[in-house]
Amino acid sequence: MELAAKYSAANVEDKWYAWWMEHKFFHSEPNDKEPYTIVIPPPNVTGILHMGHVLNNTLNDVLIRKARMDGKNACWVPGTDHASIATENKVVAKLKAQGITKDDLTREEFLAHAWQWKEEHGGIILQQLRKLGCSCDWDRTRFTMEPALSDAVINTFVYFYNKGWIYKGVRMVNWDPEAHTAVSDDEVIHKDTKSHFYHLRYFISDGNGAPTKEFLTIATTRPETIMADAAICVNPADERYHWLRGKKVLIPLINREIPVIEDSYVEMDFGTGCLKVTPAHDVHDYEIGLRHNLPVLDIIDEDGRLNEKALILVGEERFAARKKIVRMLEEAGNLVKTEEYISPVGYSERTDAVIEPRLSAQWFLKMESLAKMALETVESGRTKFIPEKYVNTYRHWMENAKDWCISRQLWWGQRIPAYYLPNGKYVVAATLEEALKLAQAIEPNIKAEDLRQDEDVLDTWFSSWLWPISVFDPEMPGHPDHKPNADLAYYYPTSDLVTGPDIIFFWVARMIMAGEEFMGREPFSNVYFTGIVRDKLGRKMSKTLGNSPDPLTLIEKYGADSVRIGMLLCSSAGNDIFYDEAQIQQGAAFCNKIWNSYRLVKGFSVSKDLKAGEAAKEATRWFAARLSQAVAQIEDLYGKFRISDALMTIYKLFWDDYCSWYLEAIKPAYGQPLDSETFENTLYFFEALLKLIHPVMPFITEELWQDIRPRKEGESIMYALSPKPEAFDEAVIENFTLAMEAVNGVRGIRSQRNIAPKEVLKLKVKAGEFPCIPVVEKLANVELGLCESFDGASQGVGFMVRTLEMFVVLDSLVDVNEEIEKAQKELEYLQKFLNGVRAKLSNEAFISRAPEAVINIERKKESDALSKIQSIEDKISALKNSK
RNA sequence: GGGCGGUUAGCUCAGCUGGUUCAGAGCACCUGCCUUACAAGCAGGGGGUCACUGGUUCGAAUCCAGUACCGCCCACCA
Repeated sequence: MELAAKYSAANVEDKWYAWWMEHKFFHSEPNDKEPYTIVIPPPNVTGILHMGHVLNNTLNDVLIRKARMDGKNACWVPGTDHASIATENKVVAKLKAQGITKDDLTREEFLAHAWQWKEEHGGIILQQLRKLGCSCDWDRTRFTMEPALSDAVINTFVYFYNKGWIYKGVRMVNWDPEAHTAVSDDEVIHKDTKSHFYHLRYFISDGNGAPTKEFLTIATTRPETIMADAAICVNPADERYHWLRGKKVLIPLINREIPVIEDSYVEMDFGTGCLKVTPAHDVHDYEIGLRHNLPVLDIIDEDGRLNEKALILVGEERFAARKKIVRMLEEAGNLVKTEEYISPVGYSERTDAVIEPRLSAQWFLKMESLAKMALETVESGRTKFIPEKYVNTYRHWMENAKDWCISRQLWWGQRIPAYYLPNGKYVVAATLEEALKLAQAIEPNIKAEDLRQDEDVLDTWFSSWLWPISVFDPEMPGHPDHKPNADLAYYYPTSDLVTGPDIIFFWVARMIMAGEEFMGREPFSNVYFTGIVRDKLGRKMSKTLGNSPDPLTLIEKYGADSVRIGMLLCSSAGNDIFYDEAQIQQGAAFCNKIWNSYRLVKGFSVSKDLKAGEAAKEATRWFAARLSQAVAQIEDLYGKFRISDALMTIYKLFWDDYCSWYLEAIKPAYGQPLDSETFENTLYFFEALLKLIHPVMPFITEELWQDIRPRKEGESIMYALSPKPEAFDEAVIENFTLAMEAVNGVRGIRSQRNIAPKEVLKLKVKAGEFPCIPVVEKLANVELGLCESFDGASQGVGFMVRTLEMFVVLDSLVDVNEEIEKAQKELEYLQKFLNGVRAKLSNEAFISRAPEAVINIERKKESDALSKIQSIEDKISALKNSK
């Protein structure tokens, strides 16, 4: 292969991805190896790839590729989530654009549209993941609403119903009037919203429904709900209002009589201290209503419009009604004043509609036992959270978990398997046939067509919580006695889960619950929480801000490898990621570095007759040790999920150690060949490095690994075993490091004095021996001489490497006075340092209380400083004598 | 309002159960180099009172308390 001077990802990436697919390298089947399993956090079927996906899936892919190269049977199961609300919204929007409203369609017709939409768009994000290089087992691709997984969901529902944990109840729910569904508390976002605080006058009734002159004033933000008022409530301790005891007041405009009640929920110093109680339209009011047995009057319909029970403004939308009723109240003399007011208002996460607290019949799953179990899983460490801080958040939530409202008033999703008899009773069964049997036990003559299935579907999370189980064996959930199939038995529990902390409760906690309930154990060993990807100003990526780059454009521009490493370099666990395109440029620069180092290696002409030179031998010995050392560090970092640190270690190992030191040290003089032994070692090291980098940069590493030497048909770096930590000699590294410091010293002098690298210099080292002399001579371009003492110090520029004194011979260029001055400055510094150390050593308390080792370190510092001081003093006097 | 976490170089972060010559890394910056692998490069260099205040200790970036600011989660006074 002829290598271009610049690396071009475009020519490489698609080729290798296709090749990997062709050879089914991503596919896993149970075997006798240790499994390593990841299930993808299934992206919404409607989704397109954004930077958050890039980060998450790159991490997943790094872990899975690493495991594969560690010899494990790695399986990454991909798939998508049907995302009931989000998808239904998109389909509704699309139909709307065609002039069709949901009401025009039957359930079946609508679902046909939705499935069609899913077929058209559902695969997009999975295709995009291929561009990123994700090594998912595509043969195992799952969809949360495919028939088998839907069955699992239904079975699970029946299971919990029969267990008595699912119940139907009328509750105040968060109603999304736009999506026409209840949403869970977690899907409500509270935002401070500007509104008004209306002070309204309610007249006291004379007992016959006519107003007296007396009145009280309440303050409300929602005047359009006064027609649903059931009482006025004051705090029993509020003496201002004791005169109201036993009285009734009249609701303005409609003159309905309601009682005044007392409840300590009311804050005396907030508003007027009088609260209008509207049980149907406020959660707290509902609870007060329950306590005081108040009637519930629901005046807002599912569209957010006032209904006939409101008596006035019937059919008006709630916000329009608010404006109108304010005017009416003003005209009627009931409006005392209007204040500007900012208060938190709940918005639907999916549609951004203002949430309407609404009473409705919903299905609930009891959380108490499940939450307890799932908390124990994490507390016991069977599932670890990285970073650990999320355990606190998790605990707090689990200890306060409310029952889970699992019904949604939508069509796109798994329909609740409850079947109503004409008499209003219902039965729960997985199929109509079974439901019929149950129904006939109640009413023997009933027929299938008499049964009416519940209209609602289940919350999306009620299917995705089964994901780590159902992707392998959809028969399992709902049937804990079922014998797990071979896949589930082998792959469960999965190994690691990578996801965002925003779905810790929606998804992670619930997967743990389902795992414990159906499998009797945790669904994964580790959960690695990524941060949120933000722009470099710290703002969340969003469509409206336009600060969210399109990952595919970036991949096209820089290559997937660059995008992957660019994202990872700056992402420590749990911290938000401040995305900057410069990071990806850094990734691209690294690709280019790898590429060019390969060009150098590949370009060596090799001679079998040559023996390895001394410098090459030393460099080889050193790099072998250094590699082992780094591999051990990298393994350790991976084990702690410190991915970006592991990466940086590899990055520096390659760039600094391999390229800047090793290759420069073995590089033959221009036009000269390299001995074959060194060449082979160089290739060996290069391959080891490629293997270390492969999990992060799969494409370029495959490209070069394939080129470096002939490979067998179907052999891929993907399955090459990654370098394992081996024992190494610390002294080898230590010695070479000393040599490096000497080289750096000389280079520093060259740089300060503008001496060309080409000019050969003489380096004197005051020592009996010095390691790696050939390396120093080659890389610093010096002739190195050892000597016991310096006589002609005036002819050189000195520097220290640890306690060794060195100097570069520079007869013509030395300014003696300048050298003396420099030496004196250094002497001063050392004196101060020495004084500090001695102060410590002469401190009785220190000597008596500090551990021996620490004291010894201080003694060593003292003696080192003394010897350095001695050297410098000698040097200064030599310099002075030479004047 | 309750809880959790943070504050270390211009930026992003590492510094684990106090003690190596401990104040670090990458990027950015400055200087000099197109030295035949790479200017997406090479070599050299500058830069931080570790948020603040007090305490514990022989010794504090590290432990404790308080203050300020930032972030996240939960709740939501109508």
